[in-house]
Amino acid sequence: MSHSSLQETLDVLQTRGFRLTKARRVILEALIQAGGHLSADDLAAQVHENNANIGRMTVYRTLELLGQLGVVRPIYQGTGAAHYVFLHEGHHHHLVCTNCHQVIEFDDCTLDTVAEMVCGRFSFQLQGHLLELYGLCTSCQA
Amino acid sequence: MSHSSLQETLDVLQTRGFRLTKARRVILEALIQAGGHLSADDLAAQVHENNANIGRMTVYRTLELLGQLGVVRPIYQGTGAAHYVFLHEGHHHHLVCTNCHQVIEFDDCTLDTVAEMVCGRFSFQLQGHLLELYGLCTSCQA
DNA sequence: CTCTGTGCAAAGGATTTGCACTACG
DNA sequence: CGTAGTGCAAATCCTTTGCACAGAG
Repeated sequence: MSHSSLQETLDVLQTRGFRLTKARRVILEALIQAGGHLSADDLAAQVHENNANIGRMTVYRTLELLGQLGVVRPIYQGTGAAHYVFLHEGHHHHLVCTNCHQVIEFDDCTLDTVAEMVCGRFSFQLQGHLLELYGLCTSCQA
Repeated sequence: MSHSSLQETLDVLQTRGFRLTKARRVILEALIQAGGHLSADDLAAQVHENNANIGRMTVYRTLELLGQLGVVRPIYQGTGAAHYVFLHEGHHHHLVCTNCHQVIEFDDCTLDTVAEMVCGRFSFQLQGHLLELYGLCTSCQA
């Protein structure tokens, strides 16, 4: 599955006329392997371990590109650096604690029909969606 | 309605034991009046126009506090500063263009039951939710 | 009165730019 | 080969922190 996510994304890149460079492949692999939920800098560090020649800049630029392709989505963690989530099959859902910023992911999705209706109304070409529920996690309810 | 949003928020502050300062009132008014969709710095500038004595720092700190209260939610616009959205009745929904970062807001919401189920499962105390659909807007589909 | 909130300036990070170099197609 | 992509360092911009002072309760 990690495999097919990787392949799918590479296909998207190629289809849209972007080059399949070694750096992009490596960065994507690292992103998917890490569970697709980290900051640009964290990802750069991961990549750097096995590929010391790939710079932080390339990671930033690749993430921005992946954002435009709808493969990844930046979210604001309330503090510090932005985090990027990898969108399995175009969507992602999570709970965020507004106090400790812990993130819990979940899978339920009953949004497809709503999403399509709204997009039709605005002539939007839908790429995916992100649903964020927020509140207090168990430990922060004190 | 802007009025009641303001009053409701002030009540929440008081209930939770935070002080009702002039700065917080002014910042909240500006946020609501601006339509609740701007960066901390933009908001600071707005506030500064009529209240030159209220500093940027206070705006940052107030926004963080409002985030913890579930009144406001930071989102990452893909570039530059984080944007804060005011959550009318605890939720907010928008379309984001992954190319030009234009934001269109909409109101449909059929999420309440899903949201409650998921939160129950994780013993989360729900404050609200944010649904983000993304894709290409009409002008960027070329 | 007391303790939370504020303002300023400076520090600390994160992200972006400019430019020469490399390598995909 | 030509152009898109890369890497580095420096610049820029956003956000946080430390500390003295002011004002809400």
